[in-house]
Formats: sequence, C-alpha cells, structure tokens
Amino acid sequence: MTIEQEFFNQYRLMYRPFINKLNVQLEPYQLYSSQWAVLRFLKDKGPHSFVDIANFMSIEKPSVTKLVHKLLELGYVETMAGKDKREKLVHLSAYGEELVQEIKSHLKPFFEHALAGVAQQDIEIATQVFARIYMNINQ
Amino acid sequence: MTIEQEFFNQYRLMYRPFINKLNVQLEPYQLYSSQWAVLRFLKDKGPHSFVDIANFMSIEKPSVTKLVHKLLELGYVETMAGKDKREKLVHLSAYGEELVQEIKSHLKPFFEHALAGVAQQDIEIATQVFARIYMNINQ
DNA sequence: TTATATTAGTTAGCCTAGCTAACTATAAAC
DNA sequence: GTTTATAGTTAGCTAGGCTAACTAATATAA
Repeated sequence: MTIEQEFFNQYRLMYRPFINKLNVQLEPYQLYSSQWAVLRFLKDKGPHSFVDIANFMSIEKPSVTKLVHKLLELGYVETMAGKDKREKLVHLSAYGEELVQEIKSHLKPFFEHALAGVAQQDIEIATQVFARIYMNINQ
Repeated sequence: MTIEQEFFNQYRLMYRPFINKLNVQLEPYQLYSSQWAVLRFLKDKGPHSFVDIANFMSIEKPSVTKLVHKLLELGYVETMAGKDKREKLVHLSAYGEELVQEIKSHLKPFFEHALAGVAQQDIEIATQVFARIYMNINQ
C-alpha cells in the first residue's frame, strides 16, 4: 500500500464518525452539517448568490435551493435583491448572526477534543494539504 | 477563526470533489466509492463478517447488507460459513482479487495527481492526524 | 433444562445530501 | 430583434446512509 492510498483510506475512514458527531452537536440548533456549512460561508464571506454558494461548496444549484430554503424557514438567513432582477443575495439575519456566533462557541470544545494531542503545526500542515488537493483535483 | 475550525472547514470542503472524482475513476468497474471501500477492506484484512465490516466502516448492519449484496451480484465477493451458523464471512472471489489489484493500479496515478506537490512527510503527518481524530472521536 | 437475553444477518421504509433534466424570467451578445 | 447565456426553481431520481422490527442461532442464568 502506497502512502497516498493510505492517506485517502484514513481520510475517508474518519469522515462518517466525524460528520455523525458534528450533527449531534448541531441538533439543538435544528441544523445538519451541510446547512451549517452554508451559514459558515455567509458568516465568513458575507452575502452571496445561490450560484456563489453552489460554486464554493462544489454542489449544484438545486441542492443550494433546498439548503437555503430550509435556512429561510428557520429564519437564520434572508434574501435581498442582487445586481440584477435574476440574482438573489443570501445573507444572515440578525438572529442568524447571533446564532452562528453561539454555534461557533458551542463547537469549539468539540473540535479541540477531536484534535487533542495533535501539534498545532501538524494541524496547519494537514490544512494546507487539503487546500492543495482541492486545487489539484479541480485542475 | 481558530486553526481547528479552519482544519475541519478545509477537510469538509475537499470531500465532495474528491469523492466525485473517485467515483468517475471507479465507473469502469461498476463500483461506487463505498463499495470500493469494502473491497479494499477485504483485500487488506482478509475474510470478515458483516458485523466486522460494519464496525470497520462505522456504518450499521443493514447498510453492509446492501453493499455486500451488490458486490455479490457483481461476482466480486463470495460468502462462506463463519464460526457458527449465524455468521457469514465475506471474502474476495478469484475474479475480485484480480480486479482489486487492477483497480489499485488504475487509481495510483489519480491519487498521485491529487497529492502532487505535497511532501511525502506532510502526507504522513496528515495521515496520522486522521488516525488520531478517529481515535479521539470514538473516545 | 428450560426460559431469557444476546448476536448475526435481513427486510421495510425512512432520511440527508446530493444529482440531472427541464422549466421561467431576465440579461447579454450578435 | 433574435439567439444565447445566466439565476433560480421544480420534479423526480440516486447514493449512502439510518432505525425499527424481524428470524435464526447462540449464550447465559434460574
């Protein structure tokens, strides 16, 4: 087994336990990890269109429609007019802003526990590896 | 944003593009990445029961039933009697053995391309980080 | 030794988180 | 002014899981 194969084996093996545990953490907020990813994107990058969200998350437009409509129902986000009559910009509501802050605090110990015993430098190295793979894979 | 949050953001962001590209690579063999994970497990660790597969992959027994039955249909695996009349051991068929070898060779350049420009040492560090998280998360 | 509890695998039916195809409304390009 | 492209939606599909409830076989305890 090459180290590349081993890397991707371990990468994938970790995915489901991680997502399952994350979803448990998010349950009090009526959120799944995919919806949380949208909120985090809006928090970090500000208001963006449905297409922007699709591109950022590497998913298709109809998937974004579903995610955002659920977040609208929950009152966590709102839409406003975009640069023309077709485009709609999604942004966090006042309530959503508060909630995202709260969730971030709530998740902090979970993430720290997950990475317990890992050197800060190694976390940074691994993070850069992800970014590089993302780039390589999308040419 | 803490480095822990950034780590998990990047981790998740990479997942879908990676799995989608991997599934394209596996298409000629009529396999999806989850089915491939089962074959790889059987190749690496030898014949195992449905419960063993469930534990290893962190999924439930009914999910294993579906995956293995698909692999049986394709003729890639076979079952044999286990240590008692309840248990069934799954193992690669002769054809499956050959195929797994072929797929591994086929995937090699894909993995190398994905990790192009990443130092061997950093790949190893990241792999160990995954293993540690897996351990931390499952107590 | 029987009654009870546990374990291995299956079936049915559900959910998340995506997808494609086809559509409407609007905008851009020719 | 017609064609082409873009933003978002709808309908209906799939992968890849899940829980609940079941059967058959085994282990435990009275």
